[in-house]
Amino acid sequence: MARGINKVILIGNLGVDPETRYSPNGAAVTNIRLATTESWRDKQSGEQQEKTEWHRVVCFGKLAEIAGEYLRKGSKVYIEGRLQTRKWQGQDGQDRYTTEIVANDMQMLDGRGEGMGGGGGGGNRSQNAPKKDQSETAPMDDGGFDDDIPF
Amino acid sequence: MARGINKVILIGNLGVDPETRYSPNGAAVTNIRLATTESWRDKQSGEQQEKTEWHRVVCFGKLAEIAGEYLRKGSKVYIEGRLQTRKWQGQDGQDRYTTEIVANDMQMLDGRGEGMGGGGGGGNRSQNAPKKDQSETAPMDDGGFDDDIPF
Amino acid sequence: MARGINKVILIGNLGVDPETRYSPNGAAVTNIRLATTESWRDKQSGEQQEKTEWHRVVCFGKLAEIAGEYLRKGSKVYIEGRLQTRKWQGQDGQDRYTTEIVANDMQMLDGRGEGMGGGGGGGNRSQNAPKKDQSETAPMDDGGFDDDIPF
Amino acid sequence: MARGINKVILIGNLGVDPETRYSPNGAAVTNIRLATTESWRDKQSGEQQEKTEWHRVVCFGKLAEIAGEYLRKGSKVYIEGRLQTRKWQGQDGQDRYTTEIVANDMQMLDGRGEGMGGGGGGGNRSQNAPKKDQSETAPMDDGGFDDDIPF
DNA sequence: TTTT
DNA sequence: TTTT
Repeated sequence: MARGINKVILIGNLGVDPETRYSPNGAAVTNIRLATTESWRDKQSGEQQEKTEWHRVVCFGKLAEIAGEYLRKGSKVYIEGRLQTRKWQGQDGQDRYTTEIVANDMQMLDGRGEGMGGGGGGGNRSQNAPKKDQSETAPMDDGGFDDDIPF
Repeated sequence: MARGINKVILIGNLGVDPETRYSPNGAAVTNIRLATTESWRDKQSGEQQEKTEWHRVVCFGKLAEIAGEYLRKGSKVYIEGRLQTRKWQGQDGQDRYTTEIVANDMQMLDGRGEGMGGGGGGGNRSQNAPKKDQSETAPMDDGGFDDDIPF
Repeated sequence: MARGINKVILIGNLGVDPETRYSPNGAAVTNIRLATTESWRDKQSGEQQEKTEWHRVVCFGKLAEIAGEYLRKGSKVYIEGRLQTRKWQGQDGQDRYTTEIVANDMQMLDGRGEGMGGGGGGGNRSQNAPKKDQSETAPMDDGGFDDDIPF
Repeated sequence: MARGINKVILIGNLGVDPETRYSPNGAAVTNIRLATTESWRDKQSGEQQEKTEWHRVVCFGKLAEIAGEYLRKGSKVYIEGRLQTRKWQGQDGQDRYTTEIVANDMQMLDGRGEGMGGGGGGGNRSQNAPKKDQSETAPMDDGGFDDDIPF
C-alpha cells in the first residue's frame, strides 16, 4: 500500500530530441528535456515577464519506446509521473543529486503522433480503461447545450 | 491510446458509510458519498463563508473491497479517478444523468486504515511501483536540511 | 481555510462553439462542452475499444471572455477546475442535478490561440507567477543533456 | 499567459520541523522536507517492498507563516505547487542544481492544525473561493444514496 | 450526510 | 457534439 502521493503533471515542449538507450535486458529507457514556460505581467513595471523551467523526464519500457519514436525537439507533450531524486558521483568524487520525473503517462499534443495508438497503448494507462463492471453504463449521448438547464 | 485527460483529485470526508454490492460475477462495487468543503472570508461582508460540495465516488474490484472494509462515515480519504456520467431512467420514464468519479486510487488519511496494506494494495497503483529498470537508483538518504545548499 | 481538495484536470476537444452570456452586472459566463476520449485494446476480443466522456465546463469573468473569444468547436484545450453540482427544476417541477467543472485555469493546445496573451492573462493564475521572493533564483539555462550526469 | 503546465501534488510527512527565515523586506520563507513512501509487493520475490522519496518544498509569504506555525516533524500534509530548479555554487566553485516544489496550496491532514483557519487562509487559494457569479447556484442538499438511481 |  |  502506498503511504503518500507523489504526482507531477507537466505540459511543455521538448528542448532536444529524446534520447533512448536500452538496458542489458533489452528494456528501453528514454530521457526527455521538457520546458514549461510561465509568463505574466509584472505589477510594478507593467512589463511582460517570462520564465522557463526545464524538467528531466525519464520513461521506461513501452512508454520509452513510444516517446523515442514519436517525440522530437519542439514536440508539445503532456506528461504525468512522479518525482524521483537520484544520487550520483561527480568526477570530483562528490555526491550529486538529480531530480527527475518518472513518467507513467504521456500524450502528444501537437498532432504529430498520428500513428501512436497503433502499437497498443500510449502509456501505463490500462487502469484507466473502463472496467468490465462498468460496461453496463452508457456515456451521455448528447453533447449540445440543454435548454432545459437554467444557468 | 487515450486522446484526452480526464482526472479528478479529491480529499474529503465520507458523509455516510460506504455501500458495497456484488455484481453477478462476484466483483465488488462500492459507492461513497464524499464531502469537500471550501471556506473563505468574504471580501465585502468580511464574514467567514463556507460551501460544501458532495461527490459520488464509485470503486470497482479490489479497491471496492478495501473501501468497503476500511472506510466509514466521517473517514477522511484521498481519491483519484475520472469523471463519468451515467444515463438512467427516472420513474417518470424521463432520462436522468448522474456524474460520478470512478476511483482508480485511494488513500486513507486519518490513521484508521492501519491494516489496509495487508491484503496487498491500496488501489490500482501497480504502475506507480518503482520499475526494475530504476532499481539501481537510490533515494536521498537524509531528510534533514543540507547546510551546503544556500537558500 | 479549505478543508478538502476538489480538483479536476481535463484535456479534450470542444464539441460545439462555446456559449457566452453576460450577467446583469456585466460579468461574462462561458459554457463549454468538452470531450475526453479513452481508447484501449480489449483483452478478450482483442479489438480496439473507444469511449468518449462529455463534460460541462463553465468559466467566469476574464477566463469566460478568453474562452468565448479564442475557443471554437474542435479546439483542444487544457482545463483545470473544481466539481460543482447545481440543483435545478425540470419542467415537471422535479429536482434535477447537473455536475459541472468550474474552470480556474485554461490553456489552448492547438496553436490557434496565438493572441491570447495580449489581454493579460489566460486564467486565474496569478498565484503561479514567480513571487518576488524567488526572483533571485535562476532557471537552468540549458535544455540539453548533461554528459556529467550518468543515466 | 502561461504556455505550459507545471504542477506537483504531494501528500507526505515532514522529516524535520519546518525552517522559517525572513527576507530583508520581512517576507517569510519556509523550507520543508517531505517524505512520500510507496510500498508494493514484489512480483518475483513476493516480498513487501518500500521506497521513500524525499522532497524539498518551499513556501513564501502567508503560506510560509502558516507552514512554520502549524507544521512539525511528522505532520502529514497535502502540498500543491510547481517544480523549480535553482542553480547554486558549491564550495568547490562548481555549479550545482537543486529542484524544489514551490508550494501554492497546503492542507494539514492530521488534525493538528485546528487553529489554521483563524488567520485568514490556508494558502493562495482565493481563486478557488466560489465567485460572485456563481452565488446563485446551490449545492446538492442531500448526501444520502438515492434509491432512485440504479447502479 | 462529513469535517474543522 | 469533438478529436485521432
